[in-house]
Amino acid sequence: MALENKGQQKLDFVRQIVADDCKSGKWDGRVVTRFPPEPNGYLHIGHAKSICLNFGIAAEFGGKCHLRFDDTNPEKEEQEYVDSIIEDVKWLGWDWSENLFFGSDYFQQMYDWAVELVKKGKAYVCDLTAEQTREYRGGVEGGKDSPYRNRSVEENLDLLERMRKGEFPDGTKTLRAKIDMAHPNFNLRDPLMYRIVHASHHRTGDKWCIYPMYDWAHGLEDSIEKITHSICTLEFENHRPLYDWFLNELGIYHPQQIEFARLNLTYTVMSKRKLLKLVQDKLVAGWDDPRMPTICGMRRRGYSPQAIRNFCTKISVNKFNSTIDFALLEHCLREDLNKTSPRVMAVLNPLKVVIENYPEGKVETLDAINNPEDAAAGTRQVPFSREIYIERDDFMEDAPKKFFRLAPGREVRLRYAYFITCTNVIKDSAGNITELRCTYDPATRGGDSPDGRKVKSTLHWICAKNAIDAEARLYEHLFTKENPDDVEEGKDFTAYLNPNSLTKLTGCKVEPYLKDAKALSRWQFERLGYFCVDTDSKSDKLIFNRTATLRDEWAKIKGSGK
RNA sequence: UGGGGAAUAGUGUAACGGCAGCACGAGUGGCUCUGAACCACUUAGUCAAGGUUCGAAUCCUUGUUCCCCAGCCA
Repeated sequence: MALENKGQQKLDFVRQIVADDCKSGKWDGRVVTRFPPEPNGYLHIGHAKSICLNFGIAAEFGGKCHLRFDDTNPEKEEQEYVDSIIEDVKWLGWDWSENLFFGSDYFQQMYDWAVELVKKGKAYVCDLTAEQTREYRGGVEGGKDSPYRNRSVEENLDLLERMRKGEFPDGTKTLRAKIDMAHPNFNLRDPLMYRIVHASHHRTGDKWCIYPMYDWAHGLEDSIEKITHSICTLEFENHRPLYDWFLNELGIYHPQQIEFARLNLTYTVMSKRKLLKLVQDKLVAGWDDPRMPTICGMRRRGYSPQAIRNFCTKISVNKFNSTIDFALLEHCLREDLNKTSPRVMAVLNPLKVVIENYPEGKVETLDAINNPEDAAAGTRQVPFSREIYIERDDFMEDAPKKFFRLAPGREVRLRYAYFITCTNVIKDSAGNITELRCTYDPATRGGDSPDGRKVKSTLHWICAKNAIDAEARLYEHLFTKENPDDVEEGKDFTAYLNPNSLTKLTGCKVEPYLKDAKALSRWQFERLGYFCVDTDSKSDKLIFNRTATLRDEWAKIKGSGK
C-alpha cells in the first residue's frame, strides 16, 4: 500500500495530535481509528475524505482502522447499503483485515451500561411525548425538568426492563440521561439514550424494540473497540461534552474525539438526503450514475482509486469549512490517468475521408504506441486503408488563423500513418459536408516525412473498413451553479440541474483493438479525453463513458472568440 | 438572543515569534507524431483596528464576517 503521506513532514492538525500522542505514549503507542458509516446510503467523495483520513492515519502510524457500521436506526438502514459500503471502501484500496464491526453487535453491552447509569441515578425513564420533550428542552433561556426526572431507581429499572420487553408502544417512553436542563449546550439537557421503535433491524431482527441514540451509542462503540482517535465531522463538536460525559460516568475506556471539516466540492451536492432525492426523483439513473459524486458513480465514470486518494491527500484536513474547486479533483484524475491509461484512437463525430491516390482494397497495419508515459505498455497494430473517418471538428472549410487542423489545400499528419492533403469537399444538397477527398504522401508512412517538412497538426482517425461502432456518453457537471444550493427563495438544489449533463453519441468509431475491452477498463482516446467502458457495455454494443476531457487549448481559443 | 467553532492570493493549503511558501486555476512563452503530457515565466494573499515586541499571519484587546446546535436522525 502506497503511503501518500510518506516523506511529507507537514502534518495536518489531526495527524499532529496522533503524532504527539505517539511521542508522549498517551495510548501506549497504539493508534486505532475507525470509519463508522451508517448503512443508510451510498458512500460519496466526502466519505472518501474521511476514509482516507482514518485508514491513512492507521497505515502511516502503524495502527489499525476498523470498518464499523453504526447501525442503530432500523427504520433507515438496509443490507444493500452495507454491501455497497464494503465494496466501495475495498475498491478505494483500504483493508480492515478482521476488524469489521457492527454497532448492533454491542446492543446488549450498551443496555447493561444503561442499567448501570440508572442504578447510579444518572438516567431515568421519561413519559413525555416527543412534542413535550421538545417544549421542556426549551430555548436559549433554558429548559425545565421533566416531571418524571425524579423517579426512584427501582421504578426506573422496572420501566426500562419493561421497555426492553416490548410492553410499551413506540414513542411512549424514553430513557434519558440526567444531566442539566438549564445547560447552555442543548445536547446536555437530559439527552435521550433510548427510544422505543418496534421495527425489524437488518441484523438483529426483532430481538430489540428499543434502540440507542447516536450520542449514547457512538462513544460506547469506540470504547468497546479501544479506539484511540475518534475522528468525526465538525457538527459533532457540540456533542463532544456528551461523548465525554457518558464515558466518564461509566468510568470506561475513553477515546479522544477529534472533529474536522467535511468536504464540499463546486458543482456538487454531497448530503445523503439530496443524493437520495436525485435517485428517487429519477433526476439521475441511480446511485451509480456516472454524474453522481458517489464512489460507485465515480467508479463507473472511470475515476481510479489512486486519483481519489491523491485528491484526498492534496486537500488536507482542517477545522473550517471550505469548498474545493472541482478542477482540483479533475487535475488529480488526469494526473493519474495520464500515467496509467493505454492510448487508443476513437472518432466521436465521424467525417468520412477518401484518400484518392491510395490503392483500392489495400489494407496495411501500422505500429502505434500504447502509452508514451509507460514504455512497458508496448505497442499495437492499427489497420489503415483508403477510406477512413476523422473527427468533424478537425476540419474547417474556412479555417481561422489559429485553427491548425485540416482545411482545403492543407496538409496534416494522420497519427502513426501518413501526411494527407485535403483536395476536395463534398456536400449534400443542403450544404452539409458529407465527405472529404484527400491525397496522401506514401513517403511519410509511419508519420515522418523524409524531406523534413513540418505539418501544424496530427489528427486521430479510424480505418473505415475495420471500425467498430460504439456509443459514447459525454458528461458535464450535474449542476450549472458552482453552489447548487445557492437558489432563489422557494426553490431547491434541483433548480439548476444542467440539461446538458449527459450527451449520448451513437455511431462513434473505435479501433478494432477495443472489441473485447472489459467493463470498467480505462482508456485515453487520443486528443479527446479519458474514457471508461460502461458496465452496460457488450462486445457487440460498446459503450464508453467520458471520464474527463483532455485539457484543450483549441477549445479555449475557440471559446474566447479569438 | 445563549452555547460551540473558524477566518492566509480566485480556490485549497503551509509557515508552530524570525525571508508569507506550495498546489490548482488563469495568463505568456518553449517543446511536441495527442493544441495532451512536459518545461519556463507571470498573476495574486495574512478579516479590521489597536496593543506587546528589535521583529507578529502567529501573542493580547476590541470589533467584523462565516459555520454548527433547540430530531424519539447520524
